[in-house]
Amino acid sequence: MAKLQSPRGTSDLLPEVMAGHRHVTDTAKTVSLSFGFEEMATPVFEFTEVFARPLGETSDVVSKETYTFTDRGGESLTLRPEGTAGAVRAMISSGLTQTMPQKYFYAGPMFRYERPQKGRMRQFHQIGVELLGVPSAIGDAEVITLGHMVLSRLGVADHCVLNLNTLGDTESRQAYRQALVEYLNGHKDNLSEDSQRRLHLNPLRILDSKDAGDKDILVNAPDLADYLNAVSADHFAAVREYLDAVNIKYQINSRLVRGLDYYGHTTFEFITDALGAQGTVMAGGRYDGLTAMLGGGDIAGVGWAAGIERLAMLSDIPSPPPVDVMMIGTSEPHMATLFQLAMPLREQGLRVETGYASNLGKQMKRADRINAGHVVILGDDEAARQVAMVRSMTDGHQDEVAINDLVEHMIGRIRQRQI
RNA sequence: GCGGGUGUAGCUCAGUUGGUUAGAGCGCGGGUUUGUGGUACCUGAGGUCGCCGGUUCAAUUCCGGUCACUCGCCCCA
Repeated sequence: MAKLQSPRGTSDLLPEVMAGHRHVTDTAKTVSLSFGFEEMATPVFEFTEVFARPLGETSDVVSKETYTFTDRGGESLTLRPEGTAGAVRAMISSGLTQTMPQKYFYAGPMFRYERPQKGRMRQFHQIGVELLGVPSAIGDAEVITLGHMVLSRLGVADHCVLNLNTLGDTESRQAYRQALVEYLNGHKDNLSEDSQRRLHLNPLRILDSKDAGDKDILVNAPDLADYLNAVSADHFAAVREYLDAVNIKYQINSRLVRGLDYYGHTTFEFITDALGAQGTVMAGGRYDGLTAMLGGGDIAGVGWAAGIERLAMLSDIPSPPPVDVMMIGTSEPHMATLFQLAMPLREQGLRVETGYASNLGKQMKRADRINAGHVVILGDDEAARQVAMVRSMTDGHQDEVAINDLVEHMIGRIRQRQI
């Protein structure tokens, strides 16, 4: 059927789905705040260079996944494919590079043009944190610890494994890169087509190839750990000590490379096996060169981002608060009376639903469907005696209550039930 | 961008080895109960059988294309 539908890879966040998203962002925000990270937001689009340079022109994200367009003024703009570059740009734009450290939490939509799959959308949502201006290992550790706490509050930490690696500093990485290319060139003809291409563009990416033939070749490939200089090795050791100190388990994965060019030193991913091919639930690392790339000077950074859709699929979503009272009037004037009486109840924090029509049976049915705890009925009989009928939907008991006392009566009744 | 699977009512799915009125359960409307929900019974509405084309006397069914969804690859949260 030729239905009117949302564009491919996008989806509506109807209340039930939205509740999951809210749960994820709310708990992440709360945890972030407890670490001193405060919420911020950047525009969903930026000048194209903001992403093109730091992420790497050859990265897949930039070369084939961005939504880029020219606006009416002739500027090339890009819908953000991730949050870090924009957050760093915002810090630079606002002159905050003089005030270190900066600690940000953000949540919002991201856009990547790719084939949708389970846990992978063209418009998807991420939460993330960025810690700027802290070059030492305690920064890496804090950010990872924060991420771990978010996952554990969401009840997904037990289903995830923290993979940890270091890419070393620029010097170490270049030395390793050279050794790796040298080794792989010797096996060039046996590499997969994709990896042969990557050999020129980004050889490190070959390390996490899923091709069986590539994997065989990689068994004897040089190990990055052997090429770390003293600074890089010390940094990584310190990160691990911090994590050990707070008892966070991890697994060293020397093949964990990450797709974006701006990473150096620590990289990590929390991975689950519960989401098919999209196992990465939260990923990040250190990006000390990024701020300089955007023209903001030499400022260190570490952070992570996590997919809200993926997290929501893995966590138990608490059900919304129940409806406390539904107000049913059997005619316009009675509905008007209840309309007024509902206000002080809501001001007391009760959740009060309106019966929008006068057919009592139908309204009762709706009260049942939305799981209302009580129903207040005002009809001609009651109105004539200045009372209203208060019915408990759980046990079916109903009492007449004077209209003048109704507000106080309902508040008392529901408060009592809540204790 | 590449490969596999799927597409029948609001939802979950049967079905027609090509044939006249296409079904079920749930949900929805009305009623038994003209001021009382959750149970039960009765009853009703709702379908271009994704779209376009081909084969055929006849296509929802066969064939081709296309679109969408879905799973995987690439890549990534």
